[in-house]
Amino acid sequence: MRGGGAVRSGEALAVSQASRVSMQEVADRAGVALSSVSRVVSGHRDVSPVMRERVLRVVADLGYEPDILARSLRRGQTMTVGFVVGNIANPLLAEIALGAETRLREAGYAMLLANSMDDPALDSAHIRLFRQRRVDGLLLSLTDDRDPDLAAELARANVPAVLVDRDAARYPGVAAVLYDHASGGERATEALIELGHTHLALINGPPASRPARERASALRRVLRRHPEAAGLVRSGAFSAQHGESTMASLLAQDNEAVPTAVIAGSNQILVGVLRALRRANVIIPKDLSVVTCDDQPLSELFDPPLATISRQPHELGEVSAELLLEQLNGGPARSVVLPTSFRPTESCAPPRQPARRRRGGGG
Amino acid sequence: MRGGGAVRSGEALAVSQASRVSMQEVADRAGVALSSVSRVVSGHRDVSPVMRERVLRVVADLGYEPDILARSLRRGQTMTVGFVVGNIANPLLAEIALGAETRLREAGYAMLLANSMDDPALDSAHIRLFRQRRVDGLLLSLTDDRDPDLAAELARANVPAVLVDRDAARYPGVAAVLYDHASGGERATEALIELGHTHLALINGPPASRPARERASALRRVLRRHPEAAGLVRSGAFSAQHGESTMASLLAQDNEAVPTAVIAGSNQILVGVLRALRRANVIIPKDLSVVTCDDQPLSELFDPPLATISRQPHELGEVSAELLLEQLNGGPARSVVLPTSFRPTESCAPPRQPARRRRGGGG
DNA sequence: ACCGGCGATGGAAACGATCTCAGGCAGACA
DNA sequence: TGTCTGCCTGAGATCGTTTCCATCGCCGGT
Repeated sequence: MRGGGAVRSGEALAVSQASRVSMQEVADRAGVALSSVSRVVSGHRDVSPVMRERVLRVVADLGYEPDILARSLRRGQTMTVGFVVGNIANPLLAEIALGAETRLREAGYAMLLANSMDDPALDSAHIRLFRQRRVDGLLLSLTDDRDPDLAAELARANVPAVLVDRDAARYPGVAAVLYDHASGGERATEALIELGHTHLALINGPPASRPARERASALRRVLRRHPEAAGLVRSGAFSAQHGESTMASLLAQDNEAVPTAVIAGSNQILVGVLRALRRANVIIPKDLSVVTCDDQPLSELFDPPLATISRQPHELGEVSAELLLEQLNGGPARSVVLPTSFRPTESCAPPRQPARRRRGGGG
Repeated sequence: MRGGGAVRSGEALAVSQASRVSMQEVADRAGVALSSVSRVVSGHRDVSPVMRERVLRVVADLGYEPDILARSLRRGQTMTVGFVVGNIANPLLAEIALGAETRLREAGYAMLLANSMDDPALDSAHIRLFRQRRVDGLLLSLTDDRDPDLAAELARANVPAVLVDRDAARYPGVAAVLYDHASGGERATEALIELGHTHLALINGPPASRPARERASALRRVLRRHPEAAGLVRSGAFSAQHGESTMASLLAQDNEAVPTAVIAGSNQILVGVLRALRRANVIIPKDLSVVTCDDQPLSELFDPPLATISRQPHELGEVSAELLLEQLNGGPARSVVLPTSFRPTESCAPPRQPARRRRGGGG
């Protein structure tokens, strides 16, 4: 019975029979020592041309492939990097992951991916697991960059790490790639004030996240320079729900307190904000000016296109990988700051008058 | 000099000194055999309570952690799964990856991620690399599910694999999770025809991709039942550029040939389509009815909200992982089909008259 | 002709775990 | 009290590499 099936292609035979061929088998078949095969395969040291060819022929014949696991154990490096990410379904993080993975692969590294679902405990757990898997380095987009447990886990890992748009202050010797959220945020705030807005609102992410912190302080800094304007910051999750409920509550205030311009701290938040606006029949930019933060190619598709505090996530990923590679090659933990910019559009306009809708057609 | 720095926390001392402690050291320190430590740590067999406690105490003292690499080498399984994905920046794939990673992690597996950038050669390369890394299983969202090289690579890998929304016909013994794109596609097509549309267009992805193939045949099937209507399919990349140029060329036709309803084969394509429409001052749904395919939470934010042929990518990811786990646990390669649905909105309306714009304010 | 040096090769010890196998010791039963 | 059974424990082989070390042959120098 066994082996009775029709064999479609001849060459596949040898391969499909042997489930896995080891270096020893290659050595035996070639009549050389195991160590010589290793030297040829890993191209490490002086090997005579005749030996090289002899071994390579058998390698090809048997379809030998090195076992990276065994190699890693012996060499003490796995050529693997762990990426801990809040939620890969976040388009921004996905783009970062893409940039990083691409660069790491070029350098011969593979990337382990773990989602921590915005749970700091999972962040720590993943770092621990990655450590046990002996990753050579870590890329971390942490939920809370001030978590002390995490600092301990990270220190124990004792491998190079790069924080991705997270504050590295608590993690000595750890590199970071940071966006200069302040510059984009300040420019956006100033643009709105120049348009005449005096009631600004920032519907923000959680203070545990650096981007949220930076944007909030940028807003406050600008407002301090402009006593004629006032602004408020509403912190919460990077979620549509936070955006929606916060926007709704802002609209439900006394007329003169309703902001005339709002900055959404992420695309997720934006989604909620837009939902609330639609329900309340608020028209952009007639009734409210809107700025969003994540630069998705989608923002230009709205009508009007949305003004955006933008960044290049793909570049962020690449730079993160680059910094990690530098450390993996023995370099120091260098940090980098990438710029953000403000792209104004017709979604921002001068305020017409203190809002006076909110009992419109909606629910 | 060395060690002269202030030590912040006492307990961190022991840990940070020893870069890595092995099972042998635990055994020595506990005065027991290496194999006994192994039994305790892996909780494998009968160990006396006194032995257990003695070992665990030393484990805690030294901060011992098992080396998964060595364990994998010995056990012959790495508890690692490789996920080959076209482009993780595609929100649909990211959501799938999230679902899969979550489920796999629950089962103790880690996930290696590789982007093949819509290049079949990279698909093969990644499978080969994953094989050398001895992954226990593969999740594959292939660029071209009809690539023969790939079938060979896959056969050599000799591990369970699950195709993610890709045709498994060429890969004997490989499981697949498939969307029933036909049902959603047919329902959408029928809905448009019922509204009175007779000129339909499907701006589609590449025929190498199963979803694109399925939707095209669904459209054709429905048209065959409705001789009064005609439709055309334009294949191309899943890209905004394809969507934009194709939509523009459709609009540039003779008036009576311009479709009155268009289905975008992906969100990327939709982006291009909307760009072209805006440039040509085409109003949805007055001038053109639009349906899109990927179910992003964003579609509801357009004005009007876009009708969608929708699916649950998170569920797809979970199910893919589940099927892979079944095989990893010795089960058969089972395949599953998930439903798709059509969600109509005001972006679809009866056609007013053969299009008569196209010299509007645009470019 | 002898010896030092060098390049290529083979043998064997790691890397850090798992797991089989054999032996020791205690309890039970006759 | 002797023997058998059965649970624990320890020793050692093993997974597939890399890499150190010793060896061997060859060449040039004197």
